[in-house]
Order: sequence, then C-alpha cells, then structure tokens
Amino acid sequence: MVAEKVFTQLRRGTLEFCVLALLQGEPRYGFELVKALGEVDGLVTTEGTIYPLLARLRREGLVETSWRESESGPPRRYYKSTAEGSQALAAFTADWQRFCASVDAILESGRRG
Amino acid sequence: MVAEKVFTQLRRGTLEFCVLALLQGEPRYGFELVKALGEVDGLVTTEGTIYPLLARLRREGLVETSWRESESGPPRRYYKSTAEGSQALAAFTADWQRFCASVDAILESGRRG
DNA sequence: TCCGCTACCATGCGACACAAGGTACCTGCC
DNA sequence: GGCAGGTACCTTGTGTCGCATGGTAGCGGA
Repeated sequence: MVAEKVFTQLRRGTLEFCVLALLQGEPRYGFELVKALGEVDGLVTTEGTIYPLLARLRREGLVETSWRESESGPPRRYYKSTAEGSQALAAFTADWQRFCASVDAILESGRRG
Repeated sequence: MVAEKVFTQLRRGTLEFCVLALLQGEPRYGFELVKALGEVDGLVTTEGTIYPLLARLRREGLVETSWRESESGPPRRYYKSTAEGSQALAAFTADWQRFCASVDAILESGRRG
C-alpha cells in the first residue's frame, strides 16, 4: 500500500509508548510484540524495528527483562514495564491527548476553510 | 520544557498536513504560518522547518505560490493549496483518524493491564 | 537437511530542529 | 535627500534521532 509511508512517520514517537503500554500487564517477548502490533491498524512493524526500540527502553530503565525457556524453540527474553516505565507512559498519554486535540482542530479548520 | 522532545517526534508526518490544512482557505505566507502554528499547543516550529517543508509541498504539486507586495517589508511568497493538495489532505485525515483510534486503544489497554 | 522461530546488529533514510546568512523595506536622524 | 539600524521575510547548511531494510547467528522440530 502506498499510504504505508504516512504511517511510518506517524509511528515516530508513539511506537515506543505503544510497546510500553503492551508491557504493562503480562511480560511479553520481542516476536510476540511484533505479532501483537501487526494486528493493529497502522502499527505494523518488524523485528528490526522492535529490538533496537526495546534495547533503548531497557537502557533508559523503562523496562526490565528476564530469560525464559520456550516449549518450542530457542529461549525467549521477556520484557516487562518498570514503575518508571508506567510513569513515563502516563506522562506520554497526557501529551498525546493534547497533541491529538491540536491536530484535530487544525484539520477541522482546513475542512471548513 | 523537557516534554518538548516528545512533540518533536509526534510532529513528524503530521506537520506537513497541518500546514496543508492552514492553506485550504486564504493564501498565507511562510512567516504567517510560523506564527499561526506557534499558537497551537505542540505545533511550535521555526522558519527553518517551514520553508523546506513548503518547498517539498510545492515540488509535489500540493501547493502553488505567488508573489505579492507587502505594505511593510519585503515581498511575500503566498502559498495556497491545489486541488491535489486538498485531496491529499482528505486522504491523510482519514489515515490520521484510523491511527489515533489504534493508538488510543493500545494506550487504553495499557492503563487497564 | 531444511525451515521456522527468536534475538540482535549495521546501515541508511527522511523529517524536523537549530542556526546563520542574505535581501528588501521602513523609520529616524542628520 | 541619504545614511544607519531595525524588522520582516526567505533561504540554506548541518545536525539529530527514530524507524526501516536487510542480514547474521543459534536453536529446535519435521
């Protein structure tokens, strides 16, 4: 699809926190995140995007990891949000809503004008 | 503000169409756009961002330009959306709404989980 | 042996930020 | 009238950073 390029730009800055949101509950591993995001409209990504992102989150202390054996296949590294991660997610959510409101207002004004 | 960095990322991909939305009605010139965007939460930019962006829009045929004398100061280059630009804006608006819905859903699930 | 799952790295692109430079117009002063 | 300085406006170059692309490597099952 041609329009995919638009989403590539839109994902910037949000993908990081979408991943963080997915890691709030049960711990998940990288490949699982790719599959989960792939089911959401406009958030499709690949491992090449997810792993550097997860590494960054870990470096910043927003997620913590643990290895677990898999029933089928190589062991998996599970990621889980830290308290700091949850806090960062809450802060982003507020910013995101403000931003959306601004953009919606501008787009709306364009439809009128 | 520290949180400004977040908005820098969020602006990517949307700023282009916010400008296009502002150019739907009356033609505007670059400096005017900078001031208009500066009043909107999360969309503050500078000339260094706007002019390359406008140049790109012009290259893609989404806006057209004309010079006009100014009452005070140097002549201004006015930008105005083409029919193709309006069409692109409509397409983006649809994509944007889908994207917002997806992100909202993910963030919401993170708050529950 | 081949293929799928899983993790990870190297490289590149593209959009926006930052900052400086340049030109045109106006105003005030002499 | 004409010069100096300030402001409006446009342009350009360099930097930054997140995501994409493509590739490597190891393990395990068919």
